[in-house]
Amino acid sequence: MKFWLFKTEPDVFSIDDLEREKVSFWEGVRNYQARNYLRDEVKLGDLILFYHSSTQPTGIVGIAEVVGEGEPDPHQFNAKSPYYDEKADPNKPRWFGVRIKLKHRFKEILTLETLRNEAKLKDMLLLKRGMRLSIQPVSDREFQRINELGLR
DNA sequence: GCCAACGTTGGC
DNA sequence: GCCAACGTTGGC
Repeated sequence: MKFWLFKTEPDVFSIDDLEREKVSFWEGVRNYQARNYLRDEVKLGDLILFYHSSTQPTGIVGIAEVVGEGEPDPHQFNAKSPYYDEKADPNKPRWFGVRIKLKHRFKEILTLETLRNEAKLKDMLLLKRGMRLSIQPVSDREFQRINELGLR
């Protein structure tokens, strides 16, 4: 089993939305590195740190679980969608998403500041300068530590 | 709203 | 294939 961190702007899609929808399709990723993870590496049962970005404060708000592996993101073919990609070919889809569901919420947001102050997390990708990838791999140890912090 | 850092595009 | 120009991300 692998671990991931998914970033989302809560104004667009928040953990409240995730809780309400039961199962959600992770749509709209338009970056090739993130696409490769979604298409090839995110597998059933993998666990996800759910991260709220561009909000106050930013941080991890809970854990989600992968319930459906990579499939083409239908929005790429919809001219009315903000995620439309005119170069996407239905016979050779360019963008992919996965299905996820909420596993549990943290008692309170684990802020970016808290994460930065954790010695055990100093090598986390998220904390690296200039890191803006929206789908990031997370190590087993990092995940376990964050889950501990989130549940206490 | 600023702007550093990064990704993508397209002319050559 | 290089790289300048442009667009986006996302913390602050």
